[in-house]
Amino acid sequence: MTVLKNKLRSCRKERGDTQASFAEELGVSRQTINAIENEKYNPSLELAIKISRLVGEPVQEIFYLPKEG
Amino acid sequence: MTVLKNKLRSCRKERGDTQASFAEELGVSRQTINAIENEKYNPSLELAIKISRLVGEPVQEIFYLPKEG
DNA sequence: AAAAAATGTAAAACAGTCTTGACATTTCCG
DNA sequence: CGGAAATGTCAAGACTGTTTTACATTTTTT
Repeated sequence: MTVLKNKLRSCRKERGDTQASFAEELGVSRQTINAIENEKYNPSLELAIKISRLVGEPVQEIFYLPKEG
Repeated sequence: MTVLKNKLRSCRKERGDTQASFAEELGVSRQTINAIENEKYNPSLELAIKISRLVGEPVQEIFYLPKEG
């Protein structure tokens, strides 16, 4: 397993969301958003796609393998 | 949990791969590819991104929520 | 400086992802 | 037809993702 890099925190802040409000829009817990922002683990594919849709960026631009840019 | 729809089988066949050869290129087991093609469960985000990179299509075009096209 | 809001963190429980090994069925081709 | 290759499927086990509850720390606001 590899924990992916992500730019979730900046995507969320651009929306003016807190972790709690962002989590609520996605239907997940605040702790889940916190853990993903801090790269404790990867989201499920389903959650990643919901995040992508919410912030309007392709999945691969939000989450990427450490070796890639 | 929602099992996503996907067009993995056609993506794989376009490459002329068998489930076994496709799995090997991705570093996972043949059973994993079989289960995903048959929508038994979703791949991890990491695997979805590797698949996307291998077949050259964005994640969201390979895997999508049932309600979406 | 004090109160309130936001973020970090941890444990337990449960659901989901992936592996290996094994065997059955289907498809492809001499 | 007969054999080989490809696909389907199952079970057990290891590890990953998410929830809830609870509390500590940091940041923002008054």
